[in-house]
Amino acid sequence: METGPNSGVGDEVRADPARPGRPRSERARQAVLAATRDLITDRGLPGLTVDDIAGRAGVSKATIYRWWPTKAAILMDAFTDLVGARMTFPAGGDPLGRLRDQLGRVARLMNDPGARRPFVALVAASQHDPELAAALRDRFIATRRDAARELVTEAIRAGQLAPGADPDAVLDMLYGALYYRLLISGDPLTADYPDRLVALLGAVRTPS
Amino acid sequence: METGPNSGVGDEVRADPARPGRPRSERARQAVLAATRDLITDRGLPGLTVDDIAGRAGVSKATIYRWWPTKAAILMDAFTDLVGARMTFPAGGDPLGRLRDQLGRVARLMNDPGARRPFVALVAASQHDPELAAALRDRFIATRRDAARELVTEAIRAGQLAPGADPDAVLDMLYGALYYRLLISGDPLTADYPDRLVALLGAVRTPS
Amino acid sequence: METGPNSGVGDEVRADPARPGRPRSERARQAVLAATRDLITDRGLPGLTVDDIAGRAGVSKATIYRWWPTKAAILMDAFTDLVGARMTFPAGGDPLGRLRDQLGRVARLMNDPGARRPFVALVAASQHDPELAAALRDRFIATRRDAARELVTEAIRAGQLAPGADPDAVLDMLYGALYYRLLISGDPLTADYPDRLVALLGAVRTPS
Amino acid sequence: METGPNSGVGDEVRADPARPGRPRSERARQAVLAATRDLITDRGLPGLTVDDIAGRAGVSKATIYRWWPTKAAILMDAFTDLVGARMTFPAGGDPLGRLRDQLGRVARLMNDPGARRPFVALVAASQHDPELAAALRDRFIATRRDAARELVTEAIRAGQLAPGADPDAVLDMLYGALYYRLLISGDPLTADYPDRLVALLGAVRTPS
DNA sequence: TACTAAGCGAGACGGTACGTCAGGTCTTTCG
DNA sequence: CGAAAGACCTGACGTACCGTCTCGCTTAGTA
Repeated sequence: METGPNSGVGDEVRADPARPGRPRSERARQAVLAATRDLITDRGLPGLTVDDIAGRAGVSKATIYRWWPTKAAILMDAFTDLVGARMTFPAGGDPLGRLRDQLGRVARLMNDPGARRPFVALVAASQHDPELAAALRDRFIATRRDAARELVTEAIRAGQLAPGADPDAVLDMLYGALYYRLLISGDPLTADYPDRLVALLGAVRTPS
Repeated sequence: METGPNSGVGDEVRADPARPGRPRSERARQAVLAATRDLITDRGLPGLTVDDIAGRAGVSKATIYRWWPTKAAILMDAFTDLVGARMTFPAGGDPLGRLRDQLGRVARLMNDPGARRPFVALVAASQHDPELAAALRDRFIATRRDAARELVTEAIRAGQLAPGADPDAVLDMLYGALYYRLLISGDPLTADYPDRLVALLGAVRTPS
Repeated sequence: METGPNSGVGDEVRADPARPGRPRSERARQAVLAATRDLITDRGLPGLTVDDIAGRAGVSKATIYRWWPTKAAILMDAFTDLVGARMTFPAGGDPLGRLRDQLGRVARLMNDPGARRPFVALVAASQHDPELAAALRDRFIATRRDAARELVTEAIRAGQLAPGADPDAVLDMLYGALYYRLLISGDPLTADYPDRLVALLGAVRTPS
Repeated sequence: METGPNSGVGDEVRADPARPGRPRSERARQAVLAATRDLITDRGLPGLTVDDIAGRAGVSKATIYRWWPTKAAILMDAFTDLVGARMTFPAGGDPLGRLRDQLGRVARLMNDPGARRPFVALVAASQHDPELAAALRDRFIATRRDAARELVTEAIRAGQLAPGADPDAVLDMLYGALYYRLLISGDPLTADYPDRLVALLGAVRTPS
């Protein structure tokens, strides 16, 4: 998904070499992202209009369309900006414990309305927008998933999980359960829910 | 969700008592649902227009709006009509085997484009449409889920699953894994995938 | 210029055979034309916006664009509606007198702000819009011009104008003088101005 | 109309004493006027964009707006630059002959696309731009018109025109005929057309 | 040799109007 | 009285130009 030159987190495309012309307004960029976060509701992407974003941000529609190709791209950036920092991976402890911590972070994210609303909107929109789906995977899911797979492998090696377990299937089940509650059942993601999931899996033993 | 008088599967609301006036055209109803199934694509609900449905069905928009309140309701009916029959619950065998069979049916449904496209569109749309979300749960998910919970309980009783397991968490993980692949990762739902999931869980034993 | 089905004066395209569907709203049509006449100013066509017309007429833009392809077409219809009636050709009298009367009518039209403003706007716009130019000629100028040419020919036959005079050049000069004051010099078109023009030409005699 | 400091023909505002700062770029000025002449088409002023002028001239929009307040002012300068020289008034001969020569020059101007296009665009734009209208009269029409009025007066004195003729009405008719063909009828301005106009008027005699 | 002043190209900015599109509602006529 | 046809209002869309604004660079006169 093309989300604009400066859309990423740490990639300042034209920080350096003093290109000619008026530089991009960081103020405008931030105002657009903030307005988007303010305006996203449970109505999702369709309930968000570019005109409203422009109006609240004090920015012209032309400026928005200059830097973001679609509403979804704006929301993607707004979400990434918001979430990026707080989703660093947990450090110490045994593999399964760290995996549980990571699940807990994701669950807390899904519980915070400020994050849940844009996230759900993005997941919903990505169902009919392949570019957005790819961007969501690349910029939010993939890295965490890769790290988590590493933890599962370690856990297997450490005997915390059954030796023959398929790490991807394990992760599908753990994260899938969270997404299932978020998107399908609407059941609450209580604080102990990640623990219960991991406990269920951690108990796996190949029958002797 | 209000999906119109005749929205259900077998409920002909005014079959009988010869009310005055021209009766509702069953032909029109079928044409609308067929057109909807034909026109739904990976572009989802936003890629489906009522005008197009009306045009392809040879039906006027007014007729559509007389019987369905929204596009989503039409698609809901179209999907229910399509799926209802083939999702009867499997009968014989041990509890875990029957659960695996049921997972397999859901996975096959998710693999068939004719069913996957409307289903994904409905799930996506239900993220910002509480009525649709409720309708989807009531008419597609809940009954199957209840039956599945019964199977899990039986499996625990039968010693196929750990005694302390939380049936809801178990189901969240199993179905969640399917939904995760369908909606998030896009990884294929191979024929053996349900087996692998159940195997992973079936191996659960409380550590002695 | 395509100015919409019912754009002409007396051509009711679909008055007759009871076509299916909701009939075109005559109320909307009149409201658009009236709003256009109200909103046209000395700022010309660029000073007139379709949004404003829609707003004042209580009509949607979509409806406007359904029936008129451009702003100019709307104004053309508004002008034709307004002017059509009052520009019937004068009847009795000698040829030169009737020509003078006709010039007088045109001059009065050019003096009436309600007519002058749309007319000047149309002439200006027609300079960079060939379709509009053709429509203006066909629907406002041509018929009158043909009748006037007939009068000049009669006047020549009657000895009121020089035998060798080129009728087209004569008309170019008479009408051209009016347009010159309207468009170029801005000098007033006084009531006696047409008389003075005709007098000047009526005095033409080939030198004996 | 305010057409910028150096917009006129002979008024070099800052010819004088070496003001501080970088002097205005004559290259830029010429490039803008040339680009404007190149880009003006039968689409008129609305078909000409400042961005395009800037692009083709290799000049920034800011520079353009520093020296010209509007598109029309640019075109006005471009036209004046182009036409100024070749429209000097004819010298020798009898008054009516010189008037005919002058009409011929104007007609040739109106036939040359390079001049006609900007001229028509200016006349059209001046219909809803009073400043432009005034500038057009002052800088292109007035002087010629004054000289022509002098010729008509001479012609009357010399017996080439009727003694009682109103010079202004005569000029309105002669020039009006040219403008009528240019702006309204679109009929060609043939080489002999001015002759025919003058002949028609030159034949005027008060009936004995 | 600096320093100051203004013009310059590049290009982003806020704003306004454009013409289009889909959603729902309505008003006809026909069956 | 249901249904097809199709016109209607609403509101958001994405685009195009406008005229303004920052940049950093260039080109002169002045110190």
